[in-house]
Amino acid sequence: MGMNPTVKDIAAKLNLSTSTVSRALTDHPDVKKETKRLVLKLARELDYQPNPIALSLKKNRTYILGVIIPETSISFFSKAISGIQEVASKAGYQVMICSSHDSVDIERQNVQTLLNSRVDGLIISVSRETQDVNHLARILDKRLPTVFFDRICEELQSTQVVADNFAITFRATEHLITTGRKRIAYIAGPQNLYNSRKRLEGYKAALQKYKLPIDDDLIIASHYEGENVKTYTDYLFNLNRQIDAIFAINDRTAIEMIHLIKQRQVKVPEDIAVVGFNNERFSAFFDPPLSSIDHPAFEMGKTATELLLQHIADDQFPIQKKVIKSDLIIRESSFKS
Amino acid sequence: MGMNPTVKDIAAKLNLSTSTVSRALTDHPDVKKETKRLVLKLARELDYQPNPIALSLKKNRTYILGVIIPETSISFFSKAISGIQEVASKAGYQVMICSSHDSVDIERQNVQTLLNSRVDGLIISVSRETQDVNHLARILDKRLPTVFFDRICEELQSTQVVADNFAITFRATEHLITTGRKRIAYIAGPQNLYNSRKRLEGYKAALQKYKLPIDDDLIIASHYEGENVKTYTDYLFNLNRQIDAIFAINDRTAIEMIHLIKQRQVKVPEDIAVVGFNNERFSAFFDPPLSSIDHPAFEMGKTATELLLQHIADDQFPIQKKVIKSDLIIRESSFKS
DNA sequence: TAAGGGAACGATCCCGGGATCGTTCCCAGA
DNA sequence: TCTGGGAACGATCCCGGGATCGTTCCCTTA
Repeated sequence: MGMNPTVKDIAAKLNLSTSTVSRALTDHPDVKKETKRLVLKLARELDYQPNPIALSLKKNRTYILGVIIPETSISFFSKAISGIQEVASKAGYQVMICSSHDSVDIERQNVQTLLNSRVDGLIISVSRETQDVNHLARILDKRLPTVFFDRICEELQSTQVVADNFAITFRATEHLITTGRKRIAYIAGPQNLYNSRKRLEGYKAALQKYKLPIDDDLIIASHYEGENVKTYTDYLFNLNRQIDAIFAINDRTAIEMIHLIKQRQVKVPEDIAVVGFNNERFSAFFDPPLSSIDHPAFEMGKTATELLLQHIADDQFPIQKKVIKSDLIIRESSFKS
Repeated sequence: MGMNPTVKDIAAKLNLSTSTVSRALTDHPDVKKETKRLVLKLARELDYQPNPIALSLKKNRTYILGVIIPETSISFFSKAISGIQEVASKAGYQVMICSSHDSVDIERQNVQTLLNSRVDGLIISVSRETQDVNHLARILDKRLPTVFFDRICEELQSTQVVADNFAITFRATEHLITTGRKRIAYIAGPQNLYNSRKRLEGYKAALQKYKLPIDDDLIIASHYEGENVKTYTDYLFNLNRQIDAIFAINDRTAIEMIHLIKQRQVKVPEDIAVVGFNNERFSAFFDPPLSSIDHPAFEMGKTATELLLQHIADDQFPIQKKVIKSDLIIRESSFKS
């Protein structure tokens, strides 16, 4: 059978006590060299591996990090997961991932599940629905090391890793304005999300800097899914406001919009400039190549994990708020030289 | 502090023994109703949760499934992970994911890590480099329930979940042929992968059925990354073979190729029809909309997990080989009515 | 020669639960 | 009055390791 060998097995075969075997395996000085040799040899033969569960029970540490995100298959989060895993595995930690599917109820369950699993720390990006944060406050009450990233809760006193949402949206809007655009539609994300709020603020601030009016009709409170992209597009055209640019909350929306715009015989970027968000890999090959904001998903995952590990290693590690810089990538969809 | 309460804590506060508390919590008949009430009440107040590590140690089960895949951020695998997690969490299992980054060495480490973690079962999609399968055979030797999916090892006697690679590639090639294409280039994946082999066979079989020559010059043994897409494209054009169709191993390659083809003032689909693989969400909005094969990632993850759970529940559960049907989605990049 | 001391090992306990013993105590029946 | 039996609970052991005790020896030194 595939039973894993234990110190007891080794001890029995060598007529030793488990204590001696255990000491030999940890290279304790109280064991004769010859005995150590015998033990190590047999351990190798049996492919002995100490049972991590027994160690967890004893040390009250699992070497598992919990991760709660809205959806594993969203590209931003899957990249963040890569970053998390890279740092975690190098430090000898495993990662346990739960998706909330953007539901607070499931998020609550996830919290419970991971607390039960006795993870050593948590990395969280909250669901779109999350308003009440009691279940998250409970984690902090338990003093479980926790880092929020990307979709954070401003009201919680905890370490956070965010992108420079305001600055980058400001910059992208400024890019559109300085290349001659005046009526820039903005497809916003849900406004209960920190990210979406900051980004919208950046957009508005840029308009104000250049003394352009803020027209609420041009701001669409989208949801991330994009099922309604056609509705938004129709709405914007029916406004008859001579829109000359669109800033969309993500590349998928931007690309679907360009598709719909082209169907109306309107040209991108000549008539309407388009900027997306996330810089998906395919965006560079779109027609026209899509200008987009490179959201540093992998980097954020890495940073969040590094901070979490420091929290785990040191109780007194101070709460931090790290900002990871995004990058504006200008392609032909917004500017043709 | 955030210490988790134990039966011992409850027992102390109620002047009971841990045995009685334990029995009360598991609703054992040997406990007075009143005592049960007191215990359950206090357990609720303290937010008591049985320590899963202690249970794991005792029952020799972790309720964790291990997953080894090449890369979490590849869309196919991230969707598969969604499917795995959905089935697993419904059955009360957690999932532990390791990426091999398409390296055998890391894959070997992953196997070791997950075996050490004492997972209850494994779901594996092998790395691109995997030729020697000793590390995988070891798992089967240990009789650890294991399911391979998508990228399987034919030589291993184990349950497998695969797509109908041969059939769907045959069908897509047939689609190109029956719409008038005669010189169809094929961008293949690495031929040590089961998938890539089967797909290439499907392509060749379709050509044979319609008595078209199999021209090895038109078959490119690509790697998945796509950094060399430009090289491939240049190569195909320099062949001067009047290629009229391209079947690419994935949508990203297909889209980049279309981009490069259009730069040469060649029209898609009029001059060259293009079909991709994976049906990424953005592919429908590309210009022209990309024909692609819908690879059932989520479904495969689900099925693999269901089979794994059955293996875990029943030692004698017979080895199975399940085929999940793909779908050919015809859009304008391959056929314009 | 007896005491001291270190080398090398065994025995025990702990982590947190469940399972299986064993122990009270009370009450019914002979 | 003695016994049997069940109700209700406590004590112990186990899972697999590490840590801390305790125990042999044997050898050195006063």
